[in-house]
Amino acid sequence: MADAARQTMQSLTEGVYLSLRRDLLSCKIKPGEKLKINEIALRLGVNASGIREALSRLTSEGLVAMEVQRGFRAAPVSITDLRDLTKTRIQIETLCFETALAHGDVDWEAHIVSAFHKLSHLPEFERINGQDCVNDVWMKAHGNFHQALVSACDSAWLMKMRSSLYVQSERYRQLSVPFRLEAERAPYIKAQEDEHRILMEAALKRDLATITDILDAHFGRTAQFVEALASDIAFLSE
Amino acid sequence: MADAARQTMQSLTEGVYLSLRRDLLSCKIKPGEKLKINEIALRLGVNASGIREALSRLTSEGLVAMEVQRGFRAAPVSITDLRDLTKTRIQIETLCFETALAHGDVDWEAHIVSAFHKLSHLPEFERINGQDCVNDVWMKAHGNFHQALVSACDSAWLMKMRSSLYVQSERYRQLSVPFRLEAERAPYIKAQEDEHRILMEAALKRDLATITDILDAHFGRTAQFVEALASDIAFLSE
DNA sequence: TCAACCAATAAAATCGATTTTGTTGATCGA
DNA sequence: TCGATCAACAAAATCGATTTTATTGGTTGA
Repeated sequence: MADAARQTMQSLTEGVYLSLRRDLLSCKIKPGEKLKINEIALRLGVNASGIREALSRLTSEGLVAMEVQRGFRAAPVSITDLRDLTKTRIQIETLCFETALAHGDVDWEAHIVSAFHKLSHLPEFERINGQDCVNDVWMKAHGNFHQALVSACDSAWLMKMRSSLYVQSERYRQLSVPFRLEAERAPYIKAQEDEHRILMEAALKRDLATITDILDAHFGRTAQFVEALASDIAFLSE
Repeated sequence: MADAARQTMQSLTEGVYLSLRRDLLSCKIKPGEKLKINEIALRLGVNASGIREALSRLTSEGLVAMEVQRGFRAAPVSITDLRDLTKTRIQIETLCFETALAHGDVDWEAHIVSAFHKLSHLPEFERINGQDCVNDVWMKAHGNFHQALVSACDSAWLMKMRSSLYVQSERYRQLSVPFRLEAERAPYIKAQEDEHRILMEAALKRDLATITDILDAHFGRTAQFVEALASDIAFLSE
């Protein structure tokens, strides 16, 4: 890791930060899990101070929780939080759409069409040695598509808010992945894909009303899915 | 400092964080100013790793900017950013008000009335050895009043967004303080106080339309004030 | 039996020193 | 005169070790 970071990353701490962030978002590090500084330092082959620095940043981002003199743990998740998060996401994303629709030009439209095309040719899931995982490439493309839709929004602050909420919700999405059964999955995927197309078309037509409706359903889906699994997910409280 | 922190704070790093945050918000540390780790460590009498940790947190909060291998500096300010910030603040705060008005009960109303009363009996400015400063107590009371208005909002995420935007705008407000002349000040203060009263009354009457109008004017004031001073403030770019 | 105490351990917080990287300013040759 | 080169310096990044603080598990005495 130290070597990998020295080559690809600009600094070791940056590498630690990205590495932890990835594991947190994919729920490889489970919500509520203790994050022992020395253990991580040993595992990644870097000094403890870099770990502290990375964890502090992640704390500000809401992915890690800190208790003074008691260290760090992965930020907890809860149904209450997920509901609030989803509702807030819809509100903020709607604000982004309002300006994006007003400012969007033909480049923006092209950007959306392109991102949709890429997304629609990727499978959401893949099997890695028997385990069901979200396809990383799909995840990225999915993020890019939603980003493209609002990319004509000219408010850096609004986009920053949007981005931090998006990250949070990705974490919840990952949470539900191992519990999604093959059989139950198909209709969800179908609905999702349909919604992506409708979102694209509504954006091109500057149809905010339709967009708001679909956002409700689209963002709500993950929330409902996770809620339905609440009893199966050990660390998910009310 | 080390001793002060050991007594009042839970940890040295926490103390460093709060100390730097205060100086950043009051613009005692000027936007764009270099933040040398060793210098700060020496000045506050603590180790460099704690400084790095605090600065990393402040970076995530948008009060500090970091460049890899080039260290930290106070986050820059610009008129463009201020305009965006103000607009976004109004949007988010409006969302907060919507739920606050819907959920607010008599306790909430009492909270507002109380916060207003305290605020209205404090002077905004004070003179500290010949220098014009914003009165710290007023600042706190002002923050509390605005917080009280939306305190019945039940969305933790929305309130978190609101809070980080509020902090940012406080920084801009401080920026304009040394340039506010005694003579020009009175009408502004009067207008502000009137707006506070109108906000309170509109909140009690659940009158969202009036609130939105006043927010526009109230938040816009600082922005206009700073913009008018743009040429006088060295580090304020377009 | 059980709460209060204490020692041993584990972990967090902090430190001082070292290594790495960027910056500055002087020197050289064209 | 000007750009390139490089040494000396300053600052950031990293490290290994120490100090401080929580936690745990066992012992004592009521």
